[in-house]
Amino acid sequence: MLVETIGENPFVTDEELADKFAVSVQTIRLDRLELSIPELRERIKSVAENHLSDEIKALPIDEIIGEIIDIELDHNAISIFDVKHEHVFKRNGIARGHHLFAQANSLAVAVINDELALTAKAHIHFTRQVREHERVVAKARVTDVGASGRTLVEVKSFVGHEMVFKGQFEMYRSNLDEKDV
Amino acid sequence: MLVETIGENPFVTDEELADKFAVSVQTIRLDRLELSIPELRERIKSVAENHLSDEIKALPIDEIIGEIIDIELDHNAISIFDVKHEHVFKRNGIARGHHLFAQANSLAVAVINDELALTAKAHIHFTRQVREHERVVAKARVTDVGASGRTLVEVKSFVGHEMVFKGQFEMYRSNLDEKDV
DNA sequence: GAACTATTATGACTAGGTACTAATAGTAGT
DNA sequence: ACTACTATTAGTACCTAGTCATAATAGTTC
Repeated sequence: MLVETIGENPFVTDEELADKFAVSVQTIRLDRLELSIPELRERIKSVAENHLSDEIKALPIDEIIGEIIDIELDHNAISIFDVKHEHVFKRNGIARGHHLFAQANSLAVAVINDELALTAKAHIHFTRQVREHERVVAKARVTDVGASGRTLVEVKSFVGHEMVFKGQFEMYRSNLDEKDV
Repeated sequence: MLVETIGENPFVTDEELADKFAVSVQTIRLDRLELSIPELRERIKSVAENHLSDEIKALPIDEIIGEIIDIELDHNAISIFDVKHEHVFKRNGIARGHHLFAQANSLAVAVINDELALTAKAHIHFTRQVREHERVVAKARVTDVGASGRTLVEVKSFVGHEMVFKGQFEMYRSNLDEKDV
């Protein structure tokens, strides 16, 4: 009951809990100790800390969105991305497009064997909605390593066997033509 | 300096501030009083409270990357996005494409006068690199409200007078054809 | 030299605790 | 009935990060 009550409202003090359960404050404290529930201030602090990291969650700091599980430079790469609560529209639980794009785009950047690859153009297509808790597997394939400093990458993303996203990425690569980067 | 420092890190104590500015703790307290800056615990609490009310203020405005400064539903919209350290490649300070895409994409979603708009397809073009500390102004224009449940939105993003991004977005809208959403 | 401000110090008090010790009540095992 | 054990309660000392009020000191301005 303590875990549940504090879970619902982390801002409740021991005194209020003692009142609610008609026991002494000391009992609440001993029970919190036993259940490893931190004190009010620590609870509030950790809520606040999670909040501050939200802005980072909006689009992560990592260079790559999703986790790369296989890569062969200049040929192909695969990454997985688990759609969580913070990635979806709150009203309907559908993943926001830019997260799928971010996964595909960062995979396209990663697959290119270059210190510095940048996206020049992209044609993308969201073929099916993705929902919270689904796992998106993105597969990137380099289709053309042009001599002009452009490389074409095709990315297809799947949930299970269903394609949810398809994109053609035209990438700059720096070591061939510095000026274009 | 106090306002700025605490703005950057609300978790800092008076003692740490006193250390930082080489003054006494009392001076920090008097200055906080004068500036109406609440004490550490109140600051943390209000951060945590905002966090918890997140789901309540799940209005579309929150789902947008960048800040909307003008909007006329079904016609046009403008948002600004300040490129910060966490948005750029560490090696060269160039903004990662998916942030520009996210700004444009969420603006395209916002400009549509519909409870639920989703991106179906997009053709995008990164026309110039964007660097840290630059301010990107995205301008969305609805070019065609199709009867088929599709709406076309053109987004152009600028840093100063220079276009840095251009995209054509084909959007679904739910209230016309629920099945397609 | 008086007036004023900024800074610092000091003491009393607060909320919401931790950590420890101790007393009491009730239950279970033998 | 006696012992062992647990749950609950109480009380004390202490902690952090403050508030509030008062007072002393130092430096500047009129």
